[in-house]
Amino acid sequence: MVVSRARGQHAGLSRDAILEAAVRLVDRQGLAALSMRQLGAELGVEAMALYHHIPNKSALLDGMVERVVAEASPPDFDGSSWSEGLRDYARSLLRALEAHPDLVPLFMSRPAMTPRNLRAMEAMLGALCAAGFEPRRALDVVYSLTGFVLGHVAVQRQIEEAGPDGGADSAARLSGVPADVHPLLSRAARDDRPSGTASRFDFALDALLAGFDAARGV
Amino acid sequence: MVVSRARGQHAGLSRDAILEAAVRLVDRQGLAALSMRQLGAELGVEAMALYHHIPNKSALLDGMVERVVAEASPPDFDGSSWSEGLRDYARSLLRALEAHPDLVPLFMSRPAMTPRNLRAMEAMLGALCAAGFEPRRALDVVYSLTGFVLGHVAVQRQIEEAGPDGGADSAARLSGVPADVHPLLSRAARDDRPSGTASRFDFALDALLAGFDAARGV
DNA sequence: TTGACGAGTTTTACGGCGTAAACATAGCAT
DNA sequence: ATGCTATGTTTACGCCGTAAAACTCGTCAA
Repeated sequence: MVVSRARGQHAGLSRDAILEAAVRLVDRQGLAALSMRQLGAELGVEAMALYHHIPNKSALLDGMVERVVAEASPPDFDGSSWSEGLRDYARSLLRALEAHPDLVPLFMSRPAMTPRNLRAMEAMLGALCAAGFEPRRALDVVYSLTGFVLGHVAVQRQIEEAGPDGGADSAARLSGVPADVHPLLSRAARDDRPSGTASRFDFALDALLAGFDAARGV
Repeated sequence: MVVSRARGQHAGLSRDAILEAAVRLVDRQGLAALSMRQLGAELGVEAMALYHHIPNKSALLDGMVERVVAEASPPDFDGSSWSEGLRDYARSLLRALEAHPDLVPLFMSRPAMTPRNLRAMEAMLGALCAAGFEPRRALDVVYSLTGFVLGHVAVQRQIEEAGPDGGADSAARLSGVPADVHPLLSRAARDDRPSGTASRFDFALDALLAGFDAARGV
């Protein structure tokens, strides 16, 4: 028994409310804390009640991915070049992923091919083809850009794992590498401190887009 | 009782043999099939026997990641430019990851900061600094390159999910998008067929490296 | 008014999971 | 011979996803 509600009383569940609660739960407690029972508790309901709105846990995870991806604003090429449009979209996707870091592992195995996303891809392909890319190359650009953003957040998550303070034995924290055996690594890690992730992302994103520009068939 | 071995008989387990069996099991049956009990069965042993060689399942997964990453050959800059060395390393890492596609999700959350890997990073930083990058920028390049490879395999895995044949309802397969609503997408997906992943990877990798080259402080 | 029905919820149950704790045996050091 | 340690098995616990069934409503036809 969860609260005072009797056996058949409606609890106002819906697919959307469930997905929202699930994302909230993971943001707060991490991916490992997401179980049907915990999620039910978050909503004041028994676990099995969720199955009337969502077929199984895998579909739940898919829905969460879709929900977070939808937070990114679609690319907009009005009054901007293809590269500016792509850059804005990449930044927007990055922000959406960074807002829910514990969900990132899901993105590696769950494509979010929503109608909305297909429209976004179509728009990017349009701008790219208009700029001189062959359709095949344009698709390469779009896929590569997505992968680039995904990879960046994954790596960044690993670097920041266990926070800047906690876990001195954390393998990913470079601060601990001995300067005598890895001088450049330790120096670069020290210099890296102030600017952090945003600067690296923009730097590499600009490089990638510039590279694409150079490869484009005029 | 697993076989005919009596209660205290040694079974020749070792951390390394366990990791190898685990990778083999996942390659054959997928990540979901990896449980301590199944892994024990693969080795002719009860699940709890593994805990004398590995502290817990999380450490097992870490070990598997390290093992697969170690399959990539370290960067070699002898007689080649920094960009050629980085390209070779990226390709080698890509091959290692593609050899164990079901392990890819693990790489998104588990850094593999082995001594071997730190040496590889130090070598890359050396080559980059010698080429005119500031240490901080050099680290950006190394991290971004790693993320790029990771992101590429993740996206590629999603595209190929459920194979080229099975799962016509698979959301990630672009072949099914209606040509009238997404003409460019459907055309690009058709053209994409022959060349596939390798061509896209090399195309985008070259773009990224060219972009880095242009950003380098002479 | 009533009675059947379907949607939404809880209850119960099952097999599998990671792993703590206790126990057993083999081989080695003394 | 004696005990110690390393390595295995057994048992047990609480959690997991979810199938099946029981319950309780609101709705709507007769």
